[in-house]
Amino acid sequence: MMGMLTLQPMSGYDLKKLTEISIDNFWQENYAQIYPILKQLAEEGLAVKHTEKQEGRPERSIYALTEMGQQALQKWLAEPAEDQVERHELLLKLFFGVQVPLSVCIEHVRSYREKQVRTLETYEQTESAVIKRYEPNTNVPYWRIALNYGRHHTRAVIAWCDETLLALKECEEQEALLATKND
Amino acid sequence: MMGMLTLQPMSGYDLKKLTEISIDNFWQENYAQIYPILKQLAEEGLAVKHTEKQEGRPERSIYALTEMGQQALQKWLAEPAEDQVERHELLLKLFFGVQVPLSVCIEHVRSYREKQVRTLETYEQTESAVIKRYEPNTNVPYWRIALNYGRHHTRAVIAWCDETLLALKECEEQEALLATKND
DNA sequence: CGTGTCATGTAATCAGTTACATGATTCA
DNA sequence: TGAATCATGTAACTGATTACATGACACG
Repeated sequence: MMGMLTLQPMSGYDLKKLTEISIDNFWQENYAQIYPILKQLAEEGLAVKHTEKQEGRPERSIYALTEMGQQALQKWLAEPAEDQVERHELLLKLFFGVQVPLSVCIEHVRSYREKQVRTLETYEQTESAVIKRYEPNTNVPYWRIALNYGRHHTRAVIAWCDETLLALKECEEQEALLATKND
Repeated sequence: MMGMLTLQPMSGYDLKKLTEISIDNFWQENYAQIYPILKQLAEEGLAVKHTEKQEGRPERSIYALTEMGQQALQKWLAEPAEDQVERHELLLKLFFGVQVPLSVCIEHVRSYREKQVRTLETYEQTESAVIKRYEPNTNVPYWRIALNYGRHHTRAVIAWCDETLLALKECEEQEALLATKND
């Protein structure tokens, strides 16, 4: 949230919208987290709040990062990133794939592949719609770095899907062969 | 846990050890989760517990999957995998990289790259130590699929690190150039 | 006239981690 | 003698999600 507030002072609502079109692929927050965070930032003197009145609309509570807030952010940015606990439900299901028919595993991988293709498309959209629009903004090279991570990752996953589908289909054919022999 | 119990009846302690050498890269559980889960599985009739007495050692509580348990597992395996919330702290820090010196970002990526290289090495170890030892086990093709995901992913991430380091170092040189001009 | 957007917040719940408790055995 | 392994469990806490509450305006 502090990072986002460096771009410009914003409301909780704005923060949510902005995260959804920028860092959504690797970081998500929801209102039930954002609003208490903003409250806390203000209490700790890391951000200041001021309210904007609007006609026929609820008030907007705009938060701006303070000098102290920016320092706290920079301190956090310099600390090594903690590695998140990785959990991949698809891989877990495939790991125990022998328990279910081959067609089930194939379908899992196929739909996962489709999702990846859609994700790749959103990256291209982000590239053209968001990043290029802000150019020349000093943030852009860093945004592109994060985006390129997604591209590399997603392309690799699609390659793995193709490889896996081939392997599973080969197993399927061998099963069919055995079945005809047993007839 | 049910998946693991299809391999053989096991204690909570065994389950922890086994997950650590097999699915650790994409799924982690700790004792505070495992023991209550086993208790619950037994209550729901999905697993049965029997205790083994040992000399000079605590008793072992061995859980075995029941017929009902296997059916519940197969049902779960056939359901489409939910996509996990993705969170990548490193990417978040790089996204706001403009706030800190270039050297900080470079160091983040460099140490991340090293970690990936170590991970790749553990994959090769898993391949030779675990998977090949169990061959010909009907599970092995599925275990290899999960392992290959890791390989594809990690190789892609290393490629991204290299690309990113090049880009960041270029920025660094341009900064140095500007600094000498301003002298 | 119903759906979506704008806008802020809290309460309840669920999931996951850390810390605590216990104690014998083995290995360096 | 101290650290690691074997072995099972609970309590407390932190973090995150879902559900709830409210209400006007714009668009088709």
